[in-house]
Amino acid sequence: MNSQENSSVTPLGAAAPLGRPGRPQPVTLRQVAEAAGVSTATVSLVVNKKKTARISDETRQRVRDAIRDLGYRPNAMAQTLVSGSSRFIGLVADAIATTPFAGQIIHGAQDEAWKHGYALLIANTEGNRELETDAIAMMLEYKVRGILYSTWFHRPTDIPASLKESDFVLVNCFSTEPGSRAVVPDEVQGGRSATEILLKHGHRRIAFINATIPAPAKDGRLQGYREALEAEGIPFDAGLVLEAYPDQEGGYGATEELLKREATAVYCYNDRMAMGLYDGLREHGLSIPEDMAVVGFDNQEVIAAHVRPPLSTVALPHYELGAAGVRMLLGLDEAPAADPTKIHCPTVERNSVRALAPA
Amino acid sequence: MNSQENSSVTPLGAAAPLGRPGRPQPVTLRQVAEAAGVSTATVSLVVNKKKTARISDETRQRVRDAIRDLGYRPNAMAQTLVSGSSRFIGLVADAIATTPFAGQIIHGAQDEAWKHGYALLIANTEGNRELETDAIAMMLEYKVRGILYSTWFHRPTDIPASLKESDFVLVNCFSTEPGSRAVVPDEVQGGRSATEILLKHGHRRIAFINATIPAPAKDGRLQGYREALEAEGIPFDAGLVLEAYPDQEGGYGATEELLKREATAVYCYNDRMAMGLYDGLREHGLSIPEDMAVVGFDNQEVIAAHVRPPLSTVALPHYELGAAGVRMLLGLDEAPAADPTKIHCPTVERNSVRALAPA
DNA sequence: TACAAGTGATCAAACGTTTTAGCAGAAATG
DNA sequence: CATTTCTGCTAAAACGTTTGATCACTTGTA
Repeated sequence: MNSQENSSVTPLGAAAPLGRPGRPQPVTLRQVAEAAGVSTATVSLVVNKKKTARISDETRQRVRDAIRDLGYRPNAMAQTLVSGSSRFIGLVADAIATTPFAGQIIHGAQDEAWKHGYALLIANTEGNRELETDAIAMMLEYKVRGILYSTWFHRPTDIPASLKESDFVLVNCFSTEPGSRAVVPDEVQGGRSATEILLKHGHRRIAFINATIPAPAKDGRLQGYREALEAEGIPFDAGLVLEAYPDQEGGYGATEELLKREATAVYCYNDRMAMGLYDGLREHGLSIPEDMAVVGFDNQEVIAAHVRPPLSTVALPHYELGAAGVRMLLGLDEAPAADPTKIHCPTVERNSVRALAPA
Repeated sequence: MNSQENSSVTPLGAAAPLGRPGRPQPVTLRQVAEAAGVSTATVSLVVNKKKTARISDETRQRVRDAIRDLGYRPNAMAQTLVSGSSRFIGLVADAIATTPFAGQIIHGAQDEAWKHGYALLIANTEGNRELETDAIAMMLEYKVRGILYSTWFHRPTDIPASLKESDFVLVNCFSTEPGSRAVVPDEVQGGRSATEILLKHGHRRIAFINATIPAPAKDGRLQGYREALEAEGIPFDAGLVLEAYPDQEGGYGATEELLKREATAVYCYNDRMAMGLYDGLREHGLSIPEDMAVVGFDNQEVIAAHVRPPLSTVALPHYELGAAGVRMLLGLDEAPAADPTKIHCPTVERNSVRALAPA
């Protein structure tokens, strides 16, 4: 009917396509080529801005117009198929958001991946081995560039067999298996930093409420505490180290014992314990930081920034862990010195520590 | 050399392949076919367990052996290319983990998607429109089955143009634009439930500390409060409704005003305010729940479950929002009645409310 | 014996790109 | 004028699957 000129009878109008109801079939390279009166090769060259290609400005413009008019979008699946490797990075996590922490790993990984033109494919396994295997299989089938295998708390792990079929980096966990790359928080430095906050305010009798449950964090944070004291020439006193379950109730319950130690300051294994300790100290009519200086660990925002007074603490670098994991996967960082690369835990000072009043 | 039988000269040993250093080129259908002495079509039929296909048990077994020996994995990109649509669902979020909340949306979406054989492709936009457009473009190029567009707090939004090129569902946000599907929390019911916790313990003079910043939550939670009172025949008293900035400091700061109202119970806009209020009440020597019953809203785990006493609250159903979003996207739920589908906010009772002592 | 029906497998096209080799014509060179 | 070089573009193979059509046999039936 309206066959004036060969203006490609818009293929969008063709009888109902097979796709999902109501959605037009996506526009392909071929359609663009026909509309512009060139070959698909030419369109591809224009789309990909190949500098080596010799295309006249006139043609280039015609192609661009056609692309715009038709609303063309490249089919990434086809591109991946020919190029052999996708622009995906997989992230498998054992707890995607049971904790606010894991979220930051995702966040950091996502940002960094995106920065390098990769998209994040995520799977949470909730600790279920079977789910984990399936998730990794899925990622392998989608030809991911590599896989980030992450845990929500810093711990040793073993490496699922299928993980080795791809490039991978362990995030927030590590393995003794040779040849595996890993990024973890620098617990020792963190413990040192936490203690140093107190030291630099003049405190000398500093208690440490450690966790009861074994973990790299437990050992590392203790070691950091010892190192910091040692650097100041303060002898380590095992009597100043308590242990409690690492949550609010644990911190609260440790109050009595802590007060017997006659410390002027306390460093808690984590912010949740500090929060519980706040309640315990308050019940004894003590105020923070006047009667007791307190530092935490983790920088768990909802807690640390908002208890009264706001808590000085050391942050777990989850965002950085995710980002560093991606960089390591892509081989962007120079080869790391230490085996599990250790990420710095920055100090976050608020108002729970004050200079020790002269005795 | 060891050419006993035609046991496929394992192609893995072939000269260094072009892939990433050290990684063997993936095994293809064709290689499996050659190893098993059949056509690729046959292998495909075996892999996909087509019931209509007629394959002898003997052949089937030979193929399976070859698959196992070679460690074959299907190339999902090729599958997608021929089938036209991928097994991806995209999730674009304005704050992936700035808050523990967004994490649960991801979590719910991930679980539900996985259940139906889909993988989640995520992108966070940090509220940046350009990033958002790029993220959506990426998802469209990967031919996602659909896109979940989510916000970290319940609010109206407008729909980016490119989003409409795909199926999509708004999660935790909504638009007045016709034809857009959305899932949001049922704020009104939540407000009603929160108030009912107090009512059923005999409280009659119940204050409400609302937020100062406008939001669907602000209006909805207030309306729920009114409805609950009304159902009990208690006249609404505007004097019992305070407003404060919705965080710990806001709750703390509202203490004085609250105490003037002589209420026996208070319902806070969110858990953070309740946490601040705890501090304020404590400073006045009041105890919870004896002197004042408190309920919050959000069920922010780190806070609600661990303040002293643990806080009764109403949960925001983030996990469910994510899951329901996926179901809606895939058309698994029967057509919803209301336009934005409202998700129930469940009550979580702890110890911050006690039966009112008879006067 | 002739034919239909059933069985087990293969052929080949298609999906939407990228990319190398090559072609036709124009311009430059001798 | 004959040759070379350059310019602008295209043809066609390849990537790894899926799938409808087809084929060569074998078995059953008349």
